[in-house]
Amino acid sequence: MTNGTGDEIAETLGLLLRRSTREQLHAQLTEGLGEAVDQLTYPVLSGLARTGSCSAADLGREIGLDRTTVTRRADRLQQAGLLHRTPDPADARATLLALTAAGEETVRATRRRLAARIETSLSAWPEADARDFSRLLRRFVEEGPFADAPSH
Amino acid sequence: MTNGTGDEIAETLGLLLRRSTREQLHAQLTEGLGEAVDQLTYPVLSGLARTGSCSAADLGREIGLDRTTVTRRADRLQQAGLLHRTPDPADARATLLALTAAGEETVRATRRRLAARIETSLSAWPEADARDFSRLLRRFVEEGPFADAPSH
DNA sequence: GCGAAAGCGTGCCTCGCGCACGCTAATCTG
DNA sequence: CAGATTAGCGTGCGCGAGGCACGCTTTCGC
Repeated sequence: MTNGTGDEIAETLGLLLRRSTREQLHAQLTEGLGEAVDQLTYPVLSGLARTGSCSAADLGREIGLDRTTVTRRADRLQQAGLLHRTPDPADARATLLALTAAGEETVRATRRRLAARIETSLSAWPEADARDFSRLLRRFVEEGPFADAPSH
Repeated sequence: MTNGTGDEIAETLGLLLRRSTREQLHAQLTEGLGEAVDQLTYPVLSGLARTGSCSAADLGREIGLDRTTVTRRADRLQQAGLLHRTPDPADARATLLALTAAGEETVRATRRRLAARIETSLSAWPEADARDFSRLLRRFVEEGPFADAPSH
């Protein structure tokens, strides 16, 4: 293994993290999508899009938040019409959270904006490089040091 | 340009972001380095390592925090002996923040742990892939959609 | 020189978060 | 089948972090 590759990637990842968590970026990606969508509520929206209809507790486990925090954020999204609650038909205690059509469209629009932005930047790259990067990044995330099940 | 590359990278980046901001990861990387180093104070420590000795206002601009927030976090780090304040010899109003030897060692130790973790994961990769990934990731961060000066 | 501006630290207010509580419903047990 | 335990939900409450405004000192422009 080449010494220094880990250092280089660590430094670059740090830079990426700093850049991508900028408030300005989030504001651009969600501009015009309503007051309710911000850095706090979007993870709930996005997580729910990923998991599909589920309980607040499950969603909290998925995105690493306390159950009550999810409830409060979901309140805001529900009020904005992006999310709705339905009693779980299989369990009368449980309440299922699910996106409304407007909520799904919000998530789609945001992801579309991000993808377009990435695609624009990559248009200057040789196509082979873009494909390689996509493939290697995917592998890094799936199997790499941040994978769900630590390999060691 | 291949359609879908932007989508794929966007999704993978989202996954990476979720994984890498997990509290558990940060706890592992800073374990045993003292109570004062946490998710709040580390950006100050790390930012100061990058910029070198500078004022609280400058550091705030660098890492995207309010001046007063930097001051408060710096207080904790100073109390732990990781950072010290010196009056700016060139400007009697200003106070320069700088890492102590212990502070620099803390940053080094953390980065070393992250680099080692990455290197371990990459040891299973063909060396050419690892080098390609490092290079492409660097280019993506430097010139990509999150670069400092937007290209469009 | 003198007013405007910059830099710093601190008091106050606001807001988000997690814990604890009370409630309802499902599940377990004898 | 009835009582007890557990799981799920929403909400009141205390705590901690962040931003604004203020007062102070020093520097800069005219």
